Amino acid sequence: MDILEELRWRGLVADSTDAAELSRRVNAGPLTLYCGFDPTADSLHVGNLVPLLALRRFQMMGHCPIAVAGGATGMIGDPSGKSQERVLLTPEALSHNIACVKAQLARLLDFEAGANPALLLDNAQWTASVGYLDFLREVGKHFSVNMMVAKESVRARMEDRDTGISYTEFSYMLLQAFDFLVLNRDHGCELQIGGSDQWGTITAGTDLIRRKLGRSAHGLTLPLITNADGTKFGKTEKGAVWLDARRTSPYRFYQFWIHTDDRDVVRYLKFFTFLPEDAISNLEQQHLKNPGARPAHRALAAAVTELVHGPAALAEAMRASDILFGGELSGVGEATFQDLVGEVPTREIARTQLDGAGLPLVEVLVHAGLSPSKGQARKDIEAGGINVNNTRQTDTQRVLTTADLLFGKHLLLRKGKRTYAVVTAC
RNA sequence: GGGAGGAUACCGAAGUGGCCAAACGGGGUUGACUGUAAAUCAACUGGCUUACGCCUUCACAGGUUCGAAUCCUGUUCCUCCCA
Repeated sequence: MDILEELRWRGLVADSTDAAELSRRVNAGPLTLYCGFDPTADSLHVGNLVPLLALRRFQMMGHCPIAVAGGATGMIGDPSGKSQERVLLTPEALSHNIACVKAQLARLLDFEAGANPALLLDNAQWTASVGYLDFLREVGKHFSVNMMVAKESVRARMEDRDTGISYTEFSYMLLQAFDFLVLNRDHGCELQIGGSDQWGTITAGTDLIRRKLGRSAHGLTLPLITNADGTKFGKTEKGAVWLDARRTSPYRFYQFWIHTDDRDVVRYLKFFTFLPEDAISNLEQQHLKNPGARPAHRALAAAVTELVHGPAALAEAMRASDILFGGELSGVGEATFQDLVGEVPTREIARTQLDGAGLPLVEVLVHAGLSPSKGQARKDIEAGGINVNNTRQTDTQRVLTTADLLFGKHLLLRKGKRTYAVVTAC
């Protein structure tokens, strides 16, 4: 099975340039391919995982991946799939973001692979020094505005008269095409991959290469990941799910995958793990036989968490999850409980506040971040959604004292079925 | 430059002097049922308060009135039509 067949059975091919020709090329020997990642934030999120893992999949089949951090394109803003003109990042924010994103890219690709090590580049390297006039003469001349306007990413914005599109974002396509040209020329890069919203800019690149260098290059897009219920993939109530542990803890990350809709879980195993076809269909069978045990969910969560955060963090996330969702909490000892501290969102509180009269539960809930305000905390209690040490609280007047501390030290708070927080007295 | 219409809570959208913290729908939170799933049903969904109630909100600033999201004046922004 070649890489294209591999991607195809996983459902990871949205579109590609001449499929027969591309397939001939991948079978002819290792090829170099690239994918760009724009530093719009100081961390990648789960959505970025799809193209990033695709690079890795190519690498595993012997091809050479290049991850490009968009130091240059990030200064412009990609209009694809955006309905609003973007606010430009400050140069400081941008360089901070690039450094962080680079570190994340570096963790998920193999730079030591003997014959086909991955490469990490920043497109500012070859773009920053090019003068405006040179760029217009060398690159701009090869683009027809008529063709650019016809591309979906631009057209959508042109049709929306409220927002429109700035000349800056309009130029994005040229910059990305220029990237592909440079990579093709200097690194023999023959293929660009990206999300399906990148189709227009990718083909702009292959066109430019044909015109400038007289060679053919390839493009392949990956599908947009959709949730079965129609919501946006990778978003929770608390916002995006990030790869950075400081933004999304490994425990939360693991839980995110555990919560996958049944209807999505097999697709996501294909999208987000390296598990082979038979392992996935085996999990699918198990899942269909006994969905309540959620074997597929567990495998998905474990695989992705390990990939992103490593085996140690995965073990901790699983241990915390087992303690909280594994059944009776009453038998949990102090040492086990200690595993939860820091995994589950944890806040500290001065022990003296619990002495004597104690502290109203509503205030503790706000402090722990489970309720946004005391009024809401009260409503949460009235709705029966608040548990302290796994006991439902029904009294909005409830006051917590040192007597409520587990092991003389911790409070285990829960809102709803699965949102936990620990408050530690010190 | 002229004319018409519009701006309401997280989003969409009612409301045209008191019964408006503001209908309804979506979203969100919680509960029941379950499997940390989905679907369904129910409650809640500006802040403070045990509650009576109080406070802040209907683009912004003033005004009329016992009383304004609703009327008047000015300002900002948007849409449409004419030039």
